[in-house]
Amino acid sequence: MTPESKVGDDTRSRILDAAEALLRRHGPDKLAVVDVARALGMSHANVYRYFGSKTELFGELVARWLGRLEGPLAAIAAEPGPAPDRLKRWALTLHRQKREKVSGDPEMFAAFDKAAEMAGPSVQGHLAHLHAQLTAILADGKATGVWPAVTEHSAEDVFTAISPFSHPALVQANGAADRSEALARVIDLIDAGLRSS
Amino acid sequence: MTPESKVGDDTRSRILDAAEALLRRHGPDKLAVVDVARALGMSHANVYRYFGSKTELFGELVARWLGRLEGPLAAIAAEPGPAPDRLKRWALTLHRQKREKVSGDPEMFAAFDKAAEMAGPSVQGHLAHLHAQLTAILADGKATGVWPAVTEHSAEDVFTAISPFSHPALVQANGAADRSEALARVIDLIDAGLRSS
DNA sequence: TCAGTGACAGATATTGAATTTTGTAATCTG
DNA sequence: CAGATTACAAAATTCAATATCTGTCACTGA
Repeated sequence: MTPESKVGDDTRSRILDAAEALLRRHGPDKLAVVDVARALGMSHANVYRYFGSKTELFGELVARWLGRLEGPLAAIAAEPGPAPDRLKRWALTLHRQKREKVSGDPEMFAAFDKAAEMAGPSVQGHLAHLHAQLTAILADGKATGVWPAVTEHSAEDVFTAISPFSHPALVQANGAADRSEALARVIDLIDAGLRSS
Repeated sequence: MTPESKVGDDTRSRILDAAEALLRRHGPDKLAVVDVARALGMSHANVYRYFGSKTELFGELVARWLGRLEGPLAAIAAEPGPAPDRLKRWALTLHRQKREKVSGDPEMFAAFDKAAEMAGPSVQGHLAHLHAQLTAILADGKATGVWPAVTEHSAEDVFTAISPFSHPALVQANGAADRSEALARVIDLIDAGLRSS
């Protein structure tokens, strides 16, 4: 695999970059593939050589953006140290990430929200990543014996219980308020529950 | 207080009844106070003698509907018996109520959802009621000694953790699917957490 | 004085025609 | 033949004219 494994990759990312610039400038509702093409001095038909549809282009944009958010979370999940600590830091970081993006990157967040509504594959991938990270933390806690109550459903259950702190609809509804303390308490409750044999 | 403590009460409820009928027929977006007035053969200006604004009328409609949902929950909260049992039944009933209404009473649910978005006082009242019921169950569990970990924040925390199963945005997103089993597991987790001294 | 009305201004929603955008196909070019 | 284009039909979006709705006020009749 050379850095340029595919030739068209270059054009592909140029298109994504241009689309992201326009998205940031005008918001998700005004993003037209004709405009993306115009910004690059190419015909819009050519964009369709690289992306099957506007939805696909849009989805990849969101996926790229979400990928950037996932880095810090993956790092925490992979760290050594006691699982309960990591769970709390992981959850708090997730909450903070989402909260920051609502106010700090509103166009992208709106795009993410829109993609989430139509349950696009980019968002599903994001959720799958988060789920996997959570599963790893919980499995570790089980293995070390701190959390005997961990089962195959625990990741799903924990994710559900903390979703009010990261789900776009609810994060936005709370005006991106900092609910870290409430989240910390919920995590403590869950932690205690998982410890019970 | 006689049954007819206020004279205008009669007209008030006639207006609410007519509004509810129209709401069920045409959905929340098509509900116009001119139409409500027309249905009753009165001028719309008269409706404004009984309700300060369309929002207020709308809010009372939602409040009335939500009140009907709260009965069964209040009953469970007030029952005798072990608090953990009641918590689970209460949470499952809440989930079932919301789920049923999504499919069985879609116009009203949409109205509720709309009111919830603008955080109207009717919805706040609903949440306050639920919160009070939950507080009562938790306090009972604390008093009897099953749940030593209950604190002043517990009601808020538990409500947050199970909100994914009753919040309109999330209930609808899940296509009103029955998530009772997941909810039961989350409740078990919380129960275990509250038991830890 | 109380339940109700008609008439009104400003905000909002509806509608349909014009425009733009999406997505496809046939074609061009190095 | 890979990368790009023009041309085009169908779908979606704008936009402005039009109509409807909200909320207020002065008023009526019992």
